[in-house]
Formats: sequence, C-alpha cells, structure tokens
Amino acid sequence: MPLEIYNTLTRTKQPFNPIHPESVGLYVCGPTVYADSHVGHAKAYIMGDTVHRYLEFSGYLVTYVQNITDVGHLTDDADEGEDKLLVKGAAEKKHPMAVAEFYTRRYYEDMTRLNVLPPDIAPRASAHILEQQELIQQLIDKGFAYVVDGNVYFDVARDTEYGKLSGRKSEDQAASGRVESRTDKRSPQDFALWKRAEKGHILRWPSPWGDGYPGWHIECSAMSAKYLGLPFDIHGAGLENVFPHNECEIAQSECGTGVKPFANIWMHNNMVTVEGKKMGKSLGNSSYLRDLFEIYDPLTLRFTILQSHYRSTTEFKPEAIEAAGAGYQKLLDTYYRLEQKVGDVPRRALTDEERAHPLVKQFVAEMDDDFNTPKAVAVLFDLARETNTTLADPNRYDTLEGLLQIWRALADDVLGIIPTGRAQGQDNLAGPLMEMIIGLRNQSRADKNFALSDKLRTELDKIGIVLEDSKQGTTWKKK
RNA sequence: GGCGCCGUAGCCAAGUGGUAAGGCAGAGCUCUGCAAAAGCUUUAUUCCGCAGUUCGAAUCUGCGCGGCGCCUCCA
Repeated sequence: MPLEIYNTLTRTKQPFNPIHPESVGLYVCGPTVYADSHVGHAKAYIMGDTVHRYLEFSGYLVTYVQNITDVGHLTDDADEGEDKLLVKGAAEKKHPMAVAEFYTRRYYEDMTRLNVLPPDIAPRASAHILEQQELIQQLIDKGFAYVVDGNVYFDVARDTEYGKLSGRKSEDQAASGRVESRTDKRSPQDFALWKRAEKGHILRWPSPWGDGYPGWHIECSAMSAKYLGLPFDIHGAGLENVFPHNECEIAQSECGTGVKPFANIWMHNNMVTVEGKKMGKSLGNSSYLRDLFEIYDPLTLRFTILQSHYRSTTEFKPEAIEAAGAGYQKLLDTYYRLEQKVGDVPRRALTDEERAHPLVKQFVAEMDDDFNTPKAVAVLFDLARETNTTLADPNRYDTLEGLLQIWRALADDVLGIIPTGRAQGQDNLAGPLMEMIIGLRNQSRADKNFALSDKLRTELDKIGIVLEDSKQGTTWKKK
C-alpha cells in the first residue's frame, strides 16, 4: 500500500503520487508573528513536521517551505481595520518589524523545544513585496483584479472556480447577515490584493498603485511559487484557513499563473479545543506554549498531540496530558534501558531485514494511511513490550542492536519524541559513583543486611535517583 | 441563512460494512527479601436516540437530540 493522503480539494484519501518521483515540494502556512505561539500552533506545525519527517523516512527528498507573515494585515476585513503588527508595536513602543523579529525568534524557540525540524526555506512576506506585486500585476493584466483608488481587489465574479476548496458559492454567502462596511469593492466577496496605506501606517511600500501593503493571502501565493515552482505537491494549513485564506490563495495563484491546480494536495489539521471549543488567540482561551513548558515537558505535549489524529480535534486538558505523559514515560524508560544495554552504537539506516520486521511494517502501514500517528504510537507500545521481553532474555541479546535502530528510526526520526542530547548518567562522575553505591548495596543485600540496603535506596530516591533490581542486575535512573 | 464536522469505556483516543486498536486509571497474577520496573490476565455483548438498507452497521440512509468549526484576524 502506498502512502495515501486526505485531500481537502477532493474530500477523499488519495494515493500520493509526487510530481517528481524522488522529491516532494511541501508548503505549510506559517504564523503571523505578532504574538507567542499557543497549543493550536503546536498541533499545526507538528502535523507539518510529521509529514516532513515521514516523507523523508519514506525516501523522498523534501523541500519544506513555511512562510513567516510579518506584514500586519488587518484585524478585520473592513477598510477601517487595524494592522495587528502596528497595534502590537504601538502597545510595546516598538517598530512593527521589531515586533515581528521578536516573535519570529520566539516562534522558532518554541518549535525547537517541541522538536519540530525547521523548514528548509522560511520566506518572509516583507522580503517578497516585489514577487507579490508581480503576481498582482498579472492578475490585473488578465482582468482578474481591479484598482480602486490605491487598493487592488480580486474580482471573485471573474473566477468561475472560486469556492472549489471550501465548497462555498458566493451567492450563498451574500445572504450572510453580517454587517458589511462601506467599501469600494465591486462585490462584498472581493478581497484585497493590495491595500492603500493611510497616513500613519508604518509598514508601507511603493507600488504601481500607490504606497501600500499587500493583502493577507497574496504572500503565500507568491512565495510558494517562487521556492517550489508550480504546481507543487502538498499545501498544508489549519482548518480555519480553508476559507477565506486558502480559497483566495488558489484563486490568485491559478488565475494569475494559469497553472491548475497550483497545489495537488491540500492538507488541513483540525483544531485544539478547550472544553469542546476552539482554542484561539482572539478567544482568550489559548495556552501559550512557553507557559506550558514550565509545567509540562515539551515532548510530552508533542506526544499528546500525536496521540490524536491531525484531522480530529484534540481536547486540551491537563488530565489528558498527564495520562499521555505517563504512557510516554514508559516508552522512554524502555528506550533508555535498551540504549544503556546496547551501548554506544552509531546510527544507521534500517536494513531490509529490519524494515521487514512486523512492527516496522505495521508502523509504516499506519503512517501510510493518512499519517495515522495514534496508531503508529500504538505500534510503539508493542515495540516497547517486545523490547522489554527481549531485555529480560539474555538468549535474545543479539537482536538488541537492531531493535535500537528501529526505535531510532520510528520514535526519533519519524515521530520526533526521543529527547535529543540527553546523556543519561554520562556525566563522568555519576556513572562510576553509582556503580560503587550499587555494588555496596548489593553486598549488603547478599549479607541480608536489608536495613542498610533499603536505606541506601531510600536516600538515593530522595536525591532523585531510582534503583531497579532485576535478574540482570541493578539499574538506576534519574526520576 | 449557507458550507462542513463531531457525539466510541471513569478519562484521552483509533476504527467508515465483517463482528470494538492503543494509552491512562482500576483489578488479579508472575518475578522479587521488600520495593520499583517488567511480563501475563482482566476491565464497552457495545459505539447519543429511534427507524431503515444489508446475510452482516459504531461504520451506509433518514429523522431526532446534543456539541463544534468556517462564512471577520486566526494553526
């Protein structure tokens, strides 16, 4: 079974056939950098990261592009809306670009802690004004856009395919009942490609239509085309971006360039909910990642997110994180026990024999089914059981190295849940010291001096070190 | 009003026609000086309700109830 991916465009799972047999172009809508990232961002970018990692594991050369939106855009679609970066800049007494710079860095810090690999290219909207203007000009030249007093709007009526992603028909939307403010658009559905900058608007660039700034959707159209070429394979985003953002992207890219579809597969991740309701920056119920990292281990959060499917909602609940964390810790304990036993062996790709291991095949089958990470994680628990069983049986120790490589491939490379740079007890002093203490304790156990041996164990526990006795000897770990 | 989604054990959560994955919590057992860890066994006759299609439905259809998303910035 080849990889199948659910495509929002067709509302079905379809076999993944990349445009070029050995490489994949992947674009995921990045953040608007005017605030810190919350759990919803974590879900979205862990999805992108999982696609990225799994495609590489599957042997593709992936070019992963994710934009940074550092042009403010508007807090609402009315002409009088405020630019978020401007608002934040004024509040913090900073230049809007300083705000963008600040939150961009923090975004990458948060993602790094979640073990999200950085994209290959992270283009900034502000650095691609020319590309955006070129696309706008193309749209004007082809009659898909019109200029009104320094604003450029996309003429939705001219695009017969508008609505194909979201399933919306503009006529239906007209009866929306929402208040439409006074505007110079020909139709309420038309959306801005270029906005005239009013005086006082700091983020502004010269253009053929006057000083202004680009509309919200155009940067993704311009930058995906620049770095991936058209068409490209996969475009990902959060579900709430289906309309209007992604719909508008399609309209701009396809009408402007004539390439249809400009992205073959559209992937959308569902939301993180709090008590059943969407977590959102504007809803006041978001939990910022950097606050959560004070309470929960970042990889526990990653693991929790991976335990639900990307197209399902994920209920954010402390009890759920703690429950997931308990299971996650067991997996890690098993992994470390295995690593300790096998010793320092170099990483390598899986052999054909290892790839044929039933659990590896099952893991691959689950991931091939639209990145079913909850099932893939379930396979990891089977792998843990097999690992523990093998560790308890010296006759099977010859298979341990292979198991370790499998763990590294599945849990580390693909799912990204193995902490990096952890050197358990590799502090020069701790190892020999612990060996000595364990030796003393085992001597007292042999002497039936359990009062002393238990005291040693209790005292070690107090300083955060746990001893575990087994037939294969005594091991220790930090709590 | 339009478009769309969801409702599975105490909790989290897979499963979209073949007779309920996995994790947490709970119970029992094995090992063990004890503990911990690990292993084994066990925990939904049933998938919001009702009706229908089918040899067979959590999975398809209809109706109802409950919840949510988008249509405005949003991952």
